[in-house]
Amino acid sequence: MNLACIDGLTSHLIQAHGAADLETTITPDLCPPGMCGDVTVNCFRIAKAFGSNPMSLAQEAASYLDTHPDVSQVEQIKAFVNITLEISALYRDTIADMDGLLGKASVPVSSKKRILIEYSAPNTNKPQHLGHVRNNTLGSALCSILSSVGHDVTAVNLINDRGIHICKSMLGYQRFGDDSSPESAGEKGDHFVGGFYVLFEKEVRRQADVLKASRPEFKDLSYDELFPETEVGQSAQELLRLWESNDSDTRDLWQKMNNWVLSGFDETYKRMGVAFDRVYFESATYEFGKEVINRTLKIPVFYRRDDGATEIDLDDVNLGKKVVLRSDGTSVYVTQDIGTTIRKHEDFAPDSMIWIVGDEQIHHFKVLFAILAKMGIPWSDQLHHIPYGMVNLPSGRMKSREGIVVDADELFDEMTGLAREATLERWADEVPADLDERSEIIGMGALKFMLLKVNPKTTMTFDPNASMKFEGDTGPYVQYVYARIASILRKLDANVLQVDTDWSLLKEPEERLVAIQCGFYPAILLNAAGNFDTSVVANYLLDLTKAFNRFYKKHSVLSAATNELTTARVALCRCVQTILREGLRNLSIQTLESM
RNA sequence: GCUCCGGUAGCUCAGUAGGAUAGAGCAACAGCCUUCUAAGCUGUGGGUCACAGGUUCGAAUCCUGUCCGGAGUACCA
Repeated sequence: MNLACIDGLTSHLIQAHGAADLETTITPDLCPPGMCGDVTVNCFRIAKAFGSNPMSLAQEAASYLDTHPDVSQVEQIKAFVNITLEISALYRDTIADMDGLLGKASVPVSSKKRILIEYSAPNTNKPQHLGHVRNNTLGSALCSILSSVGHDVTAVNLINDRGIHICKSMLGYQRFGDDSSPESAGEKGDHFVGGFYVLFEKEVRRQADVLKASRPEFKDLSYDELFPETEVGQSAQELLRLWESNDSDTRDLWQKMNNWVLSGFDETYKRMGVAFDRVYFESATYEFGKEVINRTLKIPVFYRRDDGATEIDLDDVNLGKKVVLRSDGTSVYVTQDIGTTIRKHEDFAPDSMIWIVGDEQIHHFKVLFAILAKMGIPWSDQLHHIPYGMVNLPSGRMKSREGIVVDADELFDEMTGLAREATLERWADEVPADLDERSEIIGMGALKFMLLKVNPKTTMTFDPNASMKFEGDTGPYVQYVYARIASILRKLDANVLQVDTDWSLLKEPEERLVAIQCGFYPAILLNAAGNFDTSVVANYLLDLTKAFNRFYKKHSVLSAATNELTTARVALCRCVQTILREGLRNLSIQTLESM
């Protein structure tokens, strides 16, 4: 928030105390409820920068502000200085210039970066579940936020379309598919294929149980450990060998099934409003890493072990030793990522690269970045893993292989179905023509908001029965305020509007608070972008909407005492609407004119 | 074993450059629709901020230890 009186205070204090830390900017906070003031300056926080003690600095600040023309009242409590602004200054420095306000939600030109952001990265052996939804939602929201503050953002997806897990669903289809297709089964492609993955896993367990019963040495082994011993397990590995040797039947089946899955993903992405600038396929990129290592082998960071494996020593950064090529010369996971990282950099030459991947891979990315650094990649310090926590169910974590998952598409249907019911209930007499679209925007908005308002790094619990609410701290609550304002604007008789907005008529505390809240928007957005944290935006929007609802309840816009007052309140409403639209858009949530 | 992350109201979560009486929603209870959409507003109750020490004028926040939970620690991805 850029208040002239705070700017004045800053330069006054710098002048009085000589060279203060130039990084120091005094950022006012919202004055807590119960305290007298619009904003507050915490002198505990800034005292050190001015080489002064908090109390005397607060006194100094208070006496400066007391004489400032923008300040009508100052209250000093301990080292807090609570400021009540002159009404002209309050609106002048917040919402009177909306273009200026929104313009502050931007990083300096010198800090603008070309950012490559990779997210989603699904496997093509099963449909997406709630965990992927969190990833997709975070990814698209962070893309919006980062580009909104001025960065040049490129979104990429890396489809994991090869490997043993893909062969599992392929083998499942070969065994149980009976030449069916998504069309013949009347099923979405990714669900169709995922069904065979589950059937395969069931078969593994069945065969493993037989082994356990007949062979005492297998009795205490887990299903994972027994996998290579089962007939289907061995067949899946054989299928992988066939795939790698380019066996045409295997490749045909693989291509056919992947296409089914990808067309299913297209629908899911479309419904979420997720789009990528570029899609990479692991089947096409997984050999890059091997080439890079072989090329780099002369650099002493990689060395051949006695058993033939190629390794790198990361002991000095506490990451131990890491094999990058197996003794048979094939590459491991991190090797593939080395290759795709370099390839992505060649393709886009970004200043910075970001991966949105679950927190279980924190270690993997530390290793990846450390290897790239050791290889002497000059941009290796511009790589960031944005980890996010898992989404658990009240019963514990989701288990794809056992089918204990919250399916993305089903969840979308449930959310939008509930939104539809709620809409019909409200509009019983006149069913809106755009019912489907409304239900979609409200239901998806509720889901996305629920995921985004939680700090990304928090492991969260999703209770299907309790989470699907449209009241309280939810997306629809925010959307509702937008729609309420839209409704006011529809009913507004344009003839009552005055030519000029006289902001100083907005004297009510509820009006002042709304304006102050609006003023915080740029700082919030920059904070979210700087910390890759969507939750600050979501929680801010809730604060703003709560402030607006209190105003709305207490004061009428259309029936205000004078046309001048209506004009000013309409202007206030429009500002709120703009920020809500911008804020929600940055969370990839749409708004509605009526709901 | 080692490493990382977490433990805040009955539930789900905010709150870390140390700062004013620890916040919100849900759930519970009590009010508010002849007035711009009640997906709303107002109020009540509900807390040893896991535990124990330490640093500090001041700690949910920083340090140490303990307990509990999760993840990682592959020539898996």
